[in-house]
Amino acid sequence: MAGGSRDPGRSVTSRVLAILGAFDTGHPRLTLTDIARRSGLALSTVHRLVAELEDWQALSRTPDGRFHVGLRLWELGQLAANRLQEVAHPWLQELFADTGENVHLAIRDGLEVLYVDKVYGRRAVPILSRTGSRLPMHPTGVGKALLAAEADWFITSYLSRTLERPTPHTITEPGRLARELRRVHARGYATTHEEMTLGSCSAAAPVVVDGRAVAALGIVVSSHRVRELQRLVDPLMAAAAQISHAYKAEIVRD
Amino acid sequence: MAGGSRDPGRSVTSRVLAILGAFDTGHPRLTLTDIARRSGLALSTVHRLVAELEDWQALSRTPDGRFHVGLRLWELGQLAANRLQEVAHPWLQELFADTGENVHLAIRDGLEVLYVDKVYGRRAVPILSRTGSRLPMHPTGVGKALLAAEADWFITSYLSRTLERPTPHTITEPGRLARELRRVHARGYATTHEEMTLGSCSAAAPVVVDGRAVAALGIVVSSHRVRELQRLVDPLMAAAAQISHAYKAEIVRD
DNA sequence: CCACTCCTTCCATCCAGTGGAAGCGAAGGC
DNA sequence: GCCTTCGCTTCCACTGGATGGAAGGAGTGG
Repeated sequence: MAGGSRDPGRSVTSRVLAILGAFDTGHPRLTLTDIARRSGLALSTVHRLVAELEDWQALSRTPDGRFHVGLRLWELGQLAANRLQEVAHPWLQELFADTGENVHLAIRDGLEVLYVDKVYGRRAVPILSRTGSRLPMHPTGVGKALLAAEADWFITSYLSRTLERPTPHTITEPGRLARELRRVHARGYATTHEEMTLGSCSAAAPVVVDGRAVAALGIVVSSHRVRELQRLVDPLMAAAAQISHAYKAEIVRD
Repeated sequence: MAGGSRDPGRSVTSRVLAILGAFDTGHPRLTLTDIARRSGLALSTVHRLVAELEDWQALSRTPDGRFHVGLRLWELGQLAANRLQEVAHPWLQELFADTGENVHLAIRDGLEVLYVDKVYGRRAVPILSRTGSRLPMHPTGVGKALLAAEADWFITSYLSRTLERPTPHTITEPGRLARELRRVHARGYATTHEEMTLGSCSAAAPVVVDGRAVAALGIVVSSHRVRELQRLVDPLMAAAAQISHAYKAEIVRD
């Protein structure tokens, strides 16, 4: 009577991936029961699969018994072919050296921006975005820069949803946001003023290759220094242009 | 007659991991057949599992059809709990800003060093080590710094193997290497002179927490500037000490 | 035209994976 | 001290999903 009743239509691989998928930026450390809940699998199944993943150091456990992504998975992730990041990094570094501000690189993934690289020092403003984290597009500089470069149908579809509103300054009204995006597209860069985080404002420029924005380069400063933001736009756009150039050269070589 | 004869003693999870394990720093892009060969699985099995992994973007394919680690796996890897790297990074950045040289952070994993972070600019010497890559311990600065801090039995065991010899300058003779390690331990830092790569030399200092070297901080310069290396030792050791301090504080907070 | 490599699909066989249930140990309320 | 709750671990009868050999394409080179 016991056991044996599988959930049909799910392969073992999908179960493993469901377990891994239970981890995200907001939930980096989970108990066994958490994983079972978030993955929709039976506790005993999770227990066994997790043990195998732990053997391989795909997952590890904290002293208090919770699980987190392990060293081996990190190592594997480093093999991901991100030519873009490799090519762009030196210019991020240079832009940081020239300005001393937080600099980051993001791509669009679905309806969100995914931060792929970041350069920051000890004195820069602490910001939320880590590499590997996601944020919605409309409240972030890099997001607006990327969104503004998309086709009309994409923008329309993006705006038709209910947009999150992380701060009172976030622009969520479709008409106003659409105008803002047209302006961003015309100027070639985007700015934000406390639209994602109170106390921070930013500027961002798209990295355009063959007419398509493959990434965006962003810079963040604390909001009481908004004035200085304008001064950063030129070096920012110059760096973005350099990255475009270098990346294009890299693609043909491949 | 056909099919059905499984290889017993291997779980599906282990097959998935065998596929992922086929990718490493030396083989970041593989054909389906390569993966089958390297994982020891049947081609048809690999074909199906890889398709599932690709659906999830754990793997992706290049235009020419070869596979590489995908975006989702990279993203997942970023969740790995590397407090050490987070805490240390600002000091790497600062050390780089002060010196303009390649700076990196490595930990010991088994008998190898694993590079976990790196800061470099556009003008620094190109070096092999990427984050996520491994190198043997005895020819690298960070490796010697970490090895010298290990217990005697560990060092003896390390030296008892046949040691790789990437360049003619690599020290592989056990007696000489043992003496070198004692000197490194006494001085508190290691140096190398073209022992891993011709044309590069380095200095490295361990990050010691509670008497254990949890990581090593290294700096690499081109070998025609060996003279300047000595000048870099003080800031290097100061940074390593700062990291130790910050990391210790971080651990107790947890 | 044949030989070779790599990829894809098909399918008969069967055992590894599944999840419910019960047992454990620790923490907390009363 | 007793009882409840919560999370983890182990056990096990049952079965349908996973497996790898074989055959068929597709592309390349001699």
